[in-house]
Amino acid sequence: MALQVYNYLTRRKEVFQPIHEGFVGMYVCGPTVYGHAHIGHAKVYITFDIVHRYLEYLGYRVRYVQNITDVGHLTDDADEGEDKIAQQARKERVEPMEIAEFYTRSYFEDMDALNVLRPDISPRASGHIPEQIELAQLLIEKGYAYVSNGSVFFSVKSWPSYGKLSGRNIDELEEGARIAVSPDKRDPRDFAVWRAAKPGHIMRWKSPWGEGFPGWHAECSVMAMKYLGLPFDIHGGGLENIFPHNESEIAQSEAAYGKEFARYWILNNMVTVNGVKMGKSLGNFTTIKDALTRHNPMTLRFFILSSHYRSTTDFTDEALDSAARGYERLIGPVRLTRERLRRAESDGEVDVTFAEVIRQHKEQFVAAMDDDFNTPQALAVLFDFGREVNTLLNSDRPMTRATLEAIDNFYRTLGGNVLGLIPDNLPTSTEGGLEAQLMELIIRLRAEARARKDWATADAIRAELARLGIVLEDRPEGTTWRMAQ
RNA sequence: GGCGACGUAGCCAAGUGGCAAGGCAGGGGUCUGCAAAACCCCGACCGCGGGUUCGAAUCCCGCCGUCGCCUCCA
Repeated sequence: MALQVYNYLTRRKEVFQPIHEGFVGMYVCGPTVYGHAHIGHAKVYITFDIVHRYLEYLGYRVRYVQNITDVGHLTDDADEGEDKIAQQARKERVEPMEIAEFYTRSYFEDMDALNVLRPDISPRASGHIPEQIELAQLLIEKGYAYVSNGSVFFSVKSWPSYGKLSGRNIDELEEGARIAVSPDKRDPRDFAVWRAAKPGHIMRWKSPWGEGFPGWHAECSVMAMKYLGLPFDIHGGGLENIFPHNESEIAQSEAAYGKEFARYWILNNMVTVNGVKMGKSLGNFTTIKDALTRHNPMTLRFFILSSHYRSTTDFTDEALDSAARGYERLIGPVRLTRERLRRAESDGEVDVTFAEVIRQHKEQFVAAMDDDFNTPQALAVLFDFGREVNTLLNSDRPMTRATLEAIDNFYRTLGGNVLGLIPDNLPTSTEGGLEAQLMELIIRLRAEARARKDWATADAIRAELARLGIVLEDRPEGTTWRMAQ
């Protein structure tokens, strides 16, 4: 068994083989920080968080680089294109860098909430202007780019393999081109590596060709190379950027440095709303912050992971409600296990039969993840395992502490470390706090009522608590409580 | 027009040559003072039409439908 990943470069699943033994370099296209992140962003970054986490689970040392685009991303490719950050700054009447900073913080806030581990390096495009100028210079020297009116354009027809990632034929590109062609381009298919700044353009830097700013694709090329070297293992991002962004990244990098760029291209499919793509321009997006006012972060994460990353995910509140119930079911046995662990259980070895159940499910889980990060399948394994755990813990079989710990460890490792779905401390199992002490008191008083067979009082307490979102469960070994979803 | 993806039970969603996972919802049952939770049982022959094969949801051809990229978008 070995990890297989679907590589967009070859359009096939391939056995993952890192360039350097035991080490993986991964670059993922990060957000352009001019607005709050939406569910579409959640899908990409959760996807690559899973890649990141699973590679580490397999024992690789991963260096994960994800850029922050704070300059160079224009509203369109025509001459009138305004920088997205600058445009937002104008609207909010602040400095462009305040916009970038504000939304960068917002982005990390959202990712932290979704339990997405931070990348190891989050380089800013604006912090790598000299490198991007150097890229443009190299391309000019080698004859792959030309200067025109203060801008530097990559000449697509000078690079025969242009189109290899997105499966596009260069000769056919021209016909379908709808873009307003910049008069500075020699060929409409060429793209900007460096752009001359118009008089009103705020974000500008000095360059050999006059004042300007980098093209959108340039940052990824130079930052990937700077922090990961060439070639590196994995390049990730959203499928909608396969062309022209990713395609151009490869072309200019391989042309400038004369080396292969990235080995494996892993791209995730989109989030849709009523079947159509969730996107900024369509205005049909839900921000993560907004979704989190209605749903738990783990529900959102569970929802994203319950479809494969290469499939589209249709977002609706109903789907999230059903995900919330599914998530509750997923963590039910975890909660049960941890409650049992809090009580002293007998010493002794791990139950032999159940040790085998654990081993089998772990094997199935790994097989699912090895198959191109099949998280829906991995979740199914977790559900199957949960059924086994529920059956075991609800039976009269004597339970050793070691068995419970083995179960808990399974969940902590696969559900927690790998999927990031099962926190080490479930939010409702707070011990010692005032809330927990009060609940203990209420449960004790209710137990007394039940002992007297005063069902009216007992039921009233349960109903009132339910109104407050607290669920009581009377089990043979005592009453437990938790917050409803 | 070019390139590409998808179409599996009421809904969501794995499977990609050998008798169709899992979740949500629903029905029946066990347990429970009642509930909740849990456990057990119940549902699809895989868009349509052909073809290849001993055998296809899974491969090939055609059709229908939905969507994506080709222009900013994770």
